[in-house]
This record gives sequence, structure tokens and C-alpha cells, in this order.
Amino acid sequence: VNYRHFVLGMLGKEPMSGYDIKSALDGLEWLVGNPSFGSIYSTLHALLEDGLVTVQVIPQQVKPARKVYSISDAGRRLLQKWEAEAEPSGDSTKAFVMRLIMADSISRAGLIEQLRRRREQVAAQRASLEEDGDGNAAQADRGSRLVWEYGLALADTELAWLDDTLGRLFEQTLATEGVETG
Amino acid sequence: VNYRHFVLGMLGKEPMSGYDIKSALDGLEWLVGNPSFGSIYSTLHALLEDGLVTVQVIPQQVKPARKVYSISDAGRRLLQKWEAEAEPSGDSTKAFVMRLIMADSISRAGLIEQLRRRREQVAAQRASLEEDGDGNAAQADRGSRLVWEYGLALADTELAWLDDTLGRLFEQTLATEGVETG
DNA sequence: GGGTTCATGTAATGGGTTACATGATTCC
DNA sequence: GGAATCATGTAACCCATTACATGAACCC
Repeated sequence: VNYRHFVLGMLGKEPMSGYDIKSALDGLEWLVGNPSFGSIYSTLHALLEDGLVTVQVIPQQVKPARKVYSISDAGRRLLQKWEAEAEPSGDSTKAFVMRLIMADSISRAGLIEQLRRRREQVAAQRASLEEDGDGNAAQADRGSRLVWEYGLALADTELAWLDDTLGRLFEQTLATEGVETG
Repeated sequence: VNYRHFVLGMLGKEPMSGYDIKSALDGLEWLVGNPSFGSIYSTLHALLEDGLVTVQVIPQQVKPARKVYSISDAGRRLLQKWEAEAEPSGDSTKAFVMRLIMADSISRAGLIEQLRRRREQVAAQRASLEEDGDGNAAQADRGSRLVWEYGLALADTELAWLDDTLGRLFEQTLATEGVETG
């Protein structure tokens, strides 16, 4: 995974230091991954050099100065562009969660679009898995059968969650538009 | 991820060529990952050099010769050793599926042990997630809340699947032992 | 006294992906 | 005619992890 977009997305939520980003991810490794300091800091430096973020150095008496990074206009534009384009091959779960956690940086319509895309991808993955299994479920080895069951269970749960979440977001959108237009 | 153990585990199921391994993984990228040819072939070369696998070259008229790799005794020993030791930090989902798919290379008792360990890890992840959420569910941003819900849903499904699978394996073990001893 | 938290940074290392090279057959 | 399948391999590149460096305050 490349953490460039992800780090930018975290800064899209609110200005943070590299240390803050790392802290926010502690306990979430299994869902989003946990980039090392080396990775975060160098990503931050690169983003700064490209003008996608700005820094504010906050000196502290004893501890090294905090460097709080904020997203720039150019950075927000790139984030928007990135949000619009889907990975053609399909995001991994971690990549999806990375997009999900920075939902605040994008519009509700954009978020709905993300979830719709994810729904399609997961549905396709589930379908191809089921197809594979139908043909050779009987003669498949134990390992393959276990993976097959496991994959179907995870896919079904994710589809259900996506449908549920999309439903709630859709209701909110209707309600908001109802207030605006009525 | 390091594909060394995984490739060895695939060969533990049955002798295969590099191309076979890659083919077996097509359509399973989202679950186990899909190493590139470059990665698979160099891994195979390294395993060969370490004496963990052997090759059998099968010439073909027009196509390049198939190189079918088989696991050696040393390889099987290493696989057993690897199976016994758990990643201290907890496996990622992909790493777990990698272990799962090569269930045929290990004993049923070993498999049960694997699933038990995974159950512990997922339970711990779920617990820390819930703990995090309880404190600041109200003031958390939308993205964090979505990830929280998503993570709980996935964790619950996996726990249920693990319990179910462990139950079935346990029954089979009892049945087998029943035949043996009675 | 020793481990943990806060806070940043650099350099080496490892290993996976991408791109390239080769080459005949088969399907559209 | 062009794309896909079968089948292996090498080299460059990218980038994440690991290890190292610095330094004070706080808790057991």
C-alpha cells in the first residue's frame, strides 16, 4: 500500500502531526494497517515538497517541536480527484477502510459513491468465489474449502453492512433535501 | 507480507509449478493477495537453494519446460515449525487465509490450534475496538464511526465462523477417536 | 534505576511490483 | 491480424520496515 493519499486524507479531517497520525492508527492495525514512523515522516516530507500540505512548527520547552501539518488547497483538489477515481482492480479491504476513515474529507454524495463502488467490487468477488466453488466443491482439498466458506461469510457480512449503511445515508440525504426544498 | 512460507505451504499440498501457484491464486487476490510472477519465481529459486524444495523439469515441445517443485523433508520440517509459532503481533487477515489455504499440510490438531489462536486475536481486536468506541462514540467524526461499525461487523462474523468451524472440527476429532479407541 | 510517553528524523535493508524479453498456439 | 494462454526468467524501481540517534519528564 502507498500511504500518500491516506496521510493526505487524515490531514483532510484536521491538522495533525506525524505522531498524531500514528497514534490515531494504534489499535486499528488489523483494519487499516499501521505505517511506521519512517514511512509517515517521509511521506509528510514529500507531501510538503509537493505543496500539498503546509507546516506549522510549534516549539515546546523540553520535547522536540511539534510539526502540525495542514492540507493545502492543492492537496484538497488532489484528494477530490483521487476520491473520484476507483482502483480498476478493486481495492483491498485495508485500502477501503483507508478511504472510509477519511469520509469527513469528502461530500456525502462522494461517500455514497465510494460505498456503491465497494458494493459492486465485493459482489463481484463473492460471485467469482461462488462460481469457483460450484464447479469443484466436492473434490477440493480441505484448505480450499475452508477459504471458500470463510470468504463467503466475510463477503456476505460486508454486503449486508454496505446495504445498511447506504440505506441510512440515503435517508439522511432525502431528509436534508426535504428541508432544503420543502 | 513475505511469501516464503506461503509458497512452501502450497507445495506442501501438492507439487506445483510457479505458474500453477499463480493460477491457483487468481480470483482470490482479495483474500490471500496475488504475488507477481517476479515474486513467486524468485521465492522458488531461494527455496530451492536452501534445499527446502526439489525440482523436476518436464520438457515440452513448444512451450518452455515446466518446472514442478516438490517440498523436501527439510521443507516439511520448517513448515511444521512455522505452523507451531504464532505471530506475536497478530496475523493480518491475508496472513491468516494463507495459513488456512494450506490446511492440508498440517494435522487436524494443528489446524484447530491455528483457529483457536486466530479466535483469540480477533476477540482481542474486537475488544480493543469496542473499548475505543465506548469512550468517544458521540464526538467521533463520521469516518471513525463508520470504521468502528465496519470493524465490529467483520469481527463478529469472523468469530461466528471460527466458532462454527471449530465446533465441526471438534466433532470430527471425537468421531475419529471414537473409532480408534472403541 | 528502568520502562514508557512524547516527538522527530535518517540510513540501510528487504522484498514486492513493474517492465521487459522470448515464443508458439489458439481463439475471435 | 491481434489478443490471450502457457511458461519462465531478470533487472530496475519503489517504498515500507527496521534500526539507530536524541532527550527530558513521569511513573513504578
